[in-house]
Amino acid sequence: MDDANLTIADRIQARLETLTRAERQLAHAILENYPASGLGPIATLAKDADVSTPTVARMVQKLGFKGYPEFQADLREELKAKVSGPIAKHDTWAEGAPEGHMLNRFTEAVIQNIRHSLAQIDTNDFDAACAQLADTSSRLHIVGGRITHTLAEYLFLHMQMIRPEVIHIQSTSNAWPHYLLDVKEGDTFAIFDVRRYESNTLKLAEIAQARGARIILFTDQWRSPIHSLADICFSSRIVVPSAWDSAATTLLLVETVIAAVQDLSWADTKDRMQTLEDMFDQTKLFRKFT
Amino acid sequence: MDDANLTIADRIQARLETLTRAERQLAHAILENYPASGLGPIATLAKDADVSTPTVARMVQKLGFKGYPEFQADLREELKAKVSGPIAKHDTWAEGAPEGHMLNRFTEAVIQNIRHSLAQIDTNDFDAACAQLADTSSRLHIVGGRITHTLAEYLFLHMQMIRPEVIHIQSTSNAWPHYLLDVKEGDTFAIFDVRRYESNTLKLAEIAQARGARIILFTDQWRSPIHSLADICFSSRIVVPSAWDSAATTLLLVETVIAAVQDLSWADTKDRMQTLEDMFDQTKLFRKFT
DNA sequence: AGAGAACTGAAAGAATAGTTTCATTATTCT
DNA sequence: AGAATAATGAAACTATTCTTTCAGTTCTCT
Repeated sequence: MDDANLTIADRIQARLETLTRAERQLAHAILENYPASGLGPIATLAKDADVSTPTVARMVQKLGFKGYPEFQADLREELKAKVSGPIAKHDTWAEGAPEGHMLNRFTEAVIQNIRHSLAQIDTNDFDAACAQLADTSSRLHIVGGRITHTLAEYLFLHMQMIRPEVIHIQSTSNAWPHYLLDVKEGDTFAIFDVRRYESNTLKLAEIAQARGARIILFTDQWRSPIHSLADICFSSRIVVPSAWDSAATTLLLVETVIAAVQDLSWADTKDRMQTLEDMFDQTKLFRKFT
Repeated sequence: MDDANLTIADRIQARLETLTRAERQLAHAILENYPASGLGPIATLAKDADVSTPTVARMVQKLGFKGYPEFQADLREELKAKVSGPIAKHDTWAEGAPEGHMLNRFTEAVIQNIRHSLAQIDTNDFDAACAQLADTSSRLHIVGGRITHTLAEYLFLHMQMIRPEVIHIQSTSNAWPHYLLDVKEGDTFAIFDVRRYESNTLKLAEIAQARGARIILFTDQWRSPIHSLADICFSSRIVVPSAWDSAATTLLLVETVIAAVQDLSWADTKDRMQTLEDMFDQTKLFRKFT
């Protein structure tokens, strides 16, 4: 073979562009659990990828094999060579990129951040925060800063789908005092404040608390001064090999909160989602696409 | 099963003494190229071990499997678990939380998403994209959709600090055609489009390309239809145990791009940063804080 | 050494896996 | 918008793989 020293995974990668929809779906399934998935029967692989068996048969032929059995034989050869070789260690994330490449250094840092941040979370706090965010008997205000308003808005967009009475306040806007007029005892504030803590956000938090609001704070490892006002405080590590900080860990946390809150309120959310879908249909915002 | 956590190799080792001559011969052949040899057809394995196929069939039954296919299925499972590696072994992320807790399930999914997405990135593409984003000789337009405009804005906020001539367009706004008026040959578009691909965003991409712009696309594993218009396409896996998709992997990618671009343009960025700091001082936006 | 038991493999039979055809559906091009 | 083209999966078909039977062989024990 001319491409004998390329792994099958490489060959699939290389041709990924030229593949059709179902074939690409299949390609992903193969790479997902490579090489194990390709070593089972054709029907199992097809089912995993949610395509038909002929699609699998056709693709392996496209890849240059006479048939599925030959494809498997090659996979086994590859596995044999790999196992007898040096122990496969996953020290790079972007395969093919040098170890010192930004992709690998950055990803490694983020994974470490996630690990440390998650290890410090008190599950009870987490559950309590989610319960509070799911509680529709009071309003939910979401506040972000100069950079973090993007995270705030991300949370806002999802909470808005899940429940009513959600308000997004940008503390950097000079209109924020207006929003505080209607704050009632028992309202919830989800506040984002990370390094370069903003004076506006702190003032806002103080006023909100004075008016009887309960605060859930998303901050960094050094914790915004707001933490002393907060009921619940989540701190994420944000340091990466960059001139700026990483929001990835905080976003992970926010997404997890969204998923948990949505689990708690599924009964109510279901109808909202349906209504939303109907409205999307009417506005033709999205392409018809499976 | 009682011996569920033992590998098949262990089980064979343990029973090695009780096996007959032909079976022991077979056992050694299996262990010789473990697990590859066991994943082929029964006849191949028999031939390798120089025994008959019934011997193989009988031994796998002796080992407690219903038949050879079941034995293979177990081998594949073992391989799957092994390949997903030591990082996956970190079975809980939030210590103290039960394994099935949302925090652990969600984080696990995101880590897998990161792993798979990163493995697929072509380093050359990545470097090329960063070079293009750092090129100040043409303008940079950043476009996001209903949810992804938060990511777009995140990129925008940072690129704005790094270089001049950066514009944020929200494709969901009805003012987006206005932005296209001034697009020139050679301009760069960074476009975000993930599942529930938006028709507006596609149209915008088409027009931009027609006007000679080069497109860098951030999309999901199924790839927005825009990918056929894009110069460079980054696809992230976004599926998590939630009713919604995860933007965490895409954000990681965006942050890495930001870090790399900033490295490329540090000479110019330095001055911009200083000016920005001075302005911050004047507006007293931030608290004085070490 | 010889009878009995256990082991082994050839071959047939049963089951499962892989391939191909063809009608349907989606997509592209005019 | 409509015709042509490509892609896809259900189902029929073919090939291979696995299992079982059974007769020959080897080993063990008296």
